[in-house]
Amino acid sequence: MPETRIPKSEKAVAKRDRIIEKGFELMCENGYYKTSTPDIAKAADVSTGIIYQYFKDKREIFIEGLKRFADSVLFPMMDVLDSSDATMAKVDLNDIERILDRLITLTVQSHRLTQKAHEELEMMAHADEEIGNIFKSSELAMTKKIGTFLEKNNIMLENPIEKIHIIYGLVENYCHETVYHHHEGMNNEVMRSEVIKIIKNMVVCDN
Amino acid sequence: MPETRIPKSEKAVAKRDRIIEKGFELMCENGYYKTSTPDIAKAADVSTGIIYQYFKDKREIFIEGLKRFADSVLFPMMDVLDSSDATMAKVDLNDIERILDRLITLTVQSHRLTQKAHEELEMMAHADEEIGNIFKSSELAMTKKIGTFLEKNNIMLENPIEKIHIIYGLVENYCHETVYHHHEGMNNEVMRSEVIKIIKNMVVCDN
Amino acid sequence: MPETRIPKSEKAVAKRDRIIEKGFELMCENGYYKTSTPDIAKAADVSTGIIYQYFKDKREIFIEGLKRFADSVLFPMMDVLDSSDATMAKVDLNDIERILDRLITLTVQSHRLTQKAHEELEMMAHADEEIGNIFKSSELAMTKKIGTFLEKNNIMLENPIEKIHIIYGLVENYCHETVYHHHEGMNNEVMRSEVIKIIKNMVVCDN
Amino acid sequence: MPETRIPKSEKAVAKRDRIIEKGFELMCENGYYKTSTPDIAKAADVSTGIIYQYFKDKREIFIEGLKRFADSVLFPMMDVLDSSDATMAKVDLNDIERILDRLITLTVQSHRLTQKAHEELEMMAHADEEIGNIFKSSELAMTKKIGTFLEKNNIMLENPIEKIHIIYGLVENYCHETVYHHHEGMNNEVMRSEVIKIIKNMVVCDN
DNA sequence: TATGAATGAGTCTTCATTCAT
DNA sequence: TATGAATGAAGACTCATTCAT
Repeated sequence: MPETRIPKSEKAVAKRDRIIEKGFELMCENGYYKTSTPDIAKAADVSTGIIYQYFKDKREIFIEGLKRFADSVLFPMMDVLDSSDATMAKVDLNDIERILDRLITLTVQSHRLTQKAHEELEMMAHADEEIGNIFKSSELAMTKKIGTFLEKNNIMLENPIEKIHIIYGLVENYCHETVYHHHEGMNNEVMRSEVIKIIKNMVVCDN
Repeated sequence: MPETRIPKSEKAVAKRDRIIEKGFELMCENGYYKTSTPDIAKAADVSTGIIYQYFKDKREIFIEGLKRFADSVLFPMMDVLDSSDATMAKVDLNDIERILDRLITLTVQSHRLTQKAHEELEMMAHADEEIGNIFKSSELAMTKKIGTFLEKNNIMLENPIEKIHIIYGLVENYCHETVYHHHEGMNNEVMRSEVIKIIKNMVVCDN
Repeated sequence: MPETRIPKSEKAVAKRDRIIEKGFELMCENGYYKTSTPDIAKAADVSTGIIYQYFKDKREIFIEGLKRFADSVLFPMMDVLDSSDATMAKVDLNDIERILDRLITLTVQSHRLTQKAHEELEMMAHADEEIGNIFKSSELAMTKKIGTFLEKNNIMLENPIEKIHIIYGLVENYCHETVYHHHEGMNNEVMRSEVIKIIKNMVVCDN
Repeated sequence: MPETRIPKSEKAVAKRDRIIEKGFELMCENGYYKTSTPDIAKAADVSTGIIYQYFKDKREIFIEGLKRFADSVLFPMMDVLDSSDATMAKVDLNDIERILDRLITLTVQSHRLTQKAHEELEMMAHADEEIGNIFKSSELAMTKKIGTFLEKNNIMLENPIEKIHIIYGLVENYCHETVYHHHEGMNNEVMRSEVIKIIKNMVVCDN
C-alpha cells in the first residue's frame, strides 16, 4: 500500500497543484458525486493513476482544494478587508458607507465567479466533519480579520463577534439573492440599500 | 413501462408514506448519494421492489419528501405565523418583541429537529431544477404569509418584500449558528438579542 | 405449490382463453421478453395472480398460444387448402395457376395480419425445444395436407415431400419480401410471377 | 458520461475483439436476453467493467458482432462467389451445376458453423431497426455480387434481381432443412437435387 | 514516475412469481 | 376463485481504485 507521496520536483508539484485546482473546480461546478476521478485526470491533463500517488482518495483532493481556496472562495470578504485596511486611516460615517458598498460589490463579484460552488461546499461541510472544521477555521480567521479592521479604524463595537457574524450573514444573504435566486418582486438595489442601512446602524449607533 | 401506482388501500398508503418519510429522512441525514435504495427499503421495512411501484426512481422519493415536508422543514416560520396571526389583534413594540422571540424559538426548535437536512436540501436544490422550484414556491408562500401577518397587525413597511427577506435571513442565520455551528467565542444569547434588536428597528423605526 | 388448475366453469374457461389469446398476441407483437406478465394481465383484463392458477409460468402461456394458433399463424396455407380442395374437382394447367395465385394472395394476407409474429416465433422455436416441436408437427400437418390436395387433384409428383417443402419455401420467401422487407430494386409483381412460373414447372413438367 | 474508448494497444484490441466474438457467440447461441453481461465477461475472460469502456451497452456488442460477422454468418454465399468468380471464365450447363453444387455445399457448411445464430439474428433484426439495416445492406451487397458473378459468366437473366432473391431463398431453405430441422420423411439428397434442378432451369432456360 | 487499461464491488432498477386478503 | 400488493433475485451499468508496463 503506497503512501501518498509529496512531490519535490518542480514539475511534479505543478502537476499535483493542477489536480487540486482542476479537481476542486469540477467538484464545485458539477457536484462532488457527479465528478469522477477520470474527469479530474482529464481536466488536469494527467493520468488516472498518478492521482493515487499524490492523494489517498478522491475526498482528499476535495479537502486539499478546500483548504487552499477556502479563504478566497468562502470568504471573499477577507481579500476585501486585506486591501481596505491598508489604504484607510480613519473612518467617518461616509467612509463606512463607502467601505460597505465596496465590500458588497466585491463579495457579489466573488460569488459570481465561484458560481455553483457554495451549495456544494456547504453540503460537503455538513456531510464530512473534517471538511466542516476547515470551514470553521476559515470563518474564525475572517471574524478575526474583521475585528482587526474595525479596531484599526477605531470602531469599537459592543459584542463584536456576534455583530460581525450578523453582518457577514447579511452580506451573504444579499449575495445569494443577487447571484443565484432572484425572487419574485424583489429589487436588488432596494435590498442592497436596506442591508447597508442596517449595517450602518449596527456600527454607528452602537447602543 | 410500468406506471407508478397510486395506492388506494389504507395500508398501502401508509407504506408509501413510510417510504417517503424514512427515505427523505435518510437522504437528509446521510446525503442523497450515500443513501441507497436498499437502505431506504430496509428503513421503511418494505422490499426493494415495492419502491418502484410507488415511485419512478430514487429522485422522486426525495422530491415527494421535499414537497411534503418543505414547509415545515424549510420554513418553520410558516407554522409560527399561522398560530400567531389568529391570536393577535394589534401590536405595540412589546408585542413585536414577544412575537419575534417566539418566532425565533420555534424556528430554532424546528431546525433542531430537521438536523442535517438543510445543507443537503440546498445542495439538491442547486443540482436539480425541479427541486429548486419547490424551494422557491415555498419561499414565496412564506413571504406572502409574513406580508399578510404584518398587514393584519397594521405594520406598514417601506419595501416590505426586501425587508421580509432580510428578516428571514437574519433568523435563519441565527438558527444555523445555534443549531449547527457554534463558532468560537460566540454567545448565543447575545447574538439573539442583537438580531431581535435589528429586526425591531427595521419594523418600528421604518424610515 | 398449487398445481395449475384447468377451469370448468364457463366464465373461467373464457378467462383462460383470453389470457392465452391476448398474451400470445402481445408476445408476438412486442417480443417475448418485452411482454411482462402484468402487461398480459392488463390486456386480458384479469389480475396478475389468476394467471398463475391457470399457467405454470409465462412460457406456458406462450406455448398454449402457439399450440392454439400455430396452424393459422404459422401456416396460413392450411386454411387456403382447406377451402380449396372442397371446391375443386380436377385441375388442368390453368387451374393450377389460379390455385397458386389464390394460395399466394391468401398467404400474403395472412402474413400481413400476423405481422411481427413470425420472427418472434422462430426465435422462440430455436430457443426452446418444446416450442420447436410444435412447429415441426404443424409443418408436418401442412405437408400432409398439401399432399392430400395434390392427390385429390390427380397431380402425381415424384418426390412429393421434398417438392412440397420447396414450394412452401418459395411462397414463404415471396411473402416475407412483400410484407416485411421490400428490397431495393425489387418488383413484387415480377417476383410473384417468377415464383408461380417455377412452381408450375415443378408441378406440371415433373420430369 | 464516459465515452467508449477505442483501444490502441495490440493487447487491448485483442481483448475488445474477444468480447465481440465471445459475446456475439453467446448471444447467438443462447439468445440475446439469456446472455448476461457477466456471462459475456466470463466467456471473454475479462472483467465486467472493461466491457463498458469499449461498448456503450450490451446491444452495441451485438451490433458490433453482427457487423463483423454479418457477411460470413448471414451470407456465406459471398465467400463462395468471391472464390468462384476468379477461377471461372465462361460457363456451360455443366459448370453451372458444379458451381451450384459447390455453392450449396459451402453454404451448408457455413450454416453448420453458425448453428443457432440465424433465428436469433432474425428476431433481433425485426426488433431493432439499426440491426435490420445491417441485414439489408449485407443482402444488397450479396445480391450485387451474384449479379456481377452472372455477368462475368455471360449469363443474362430476365429480371435478375428477383431471380437472384429466389435463388438465394431456395438455397437458404435447403440449408435450414439440412442443418436445423430435418423434417420427417425428407431426404436431403433428393431435396438438394430438386433445388439444383430448379435453379438450373431458372438460369438456363430463361424464357 | 507515469500511464491508462483493468478490476469488481456496488448502484439503481425490473419483473416473474407469491401470498395475504 | 380472484385480487393486486409485495417480494427479492437478477440484470445492466458505473466508478473509485489498482496494477502491469
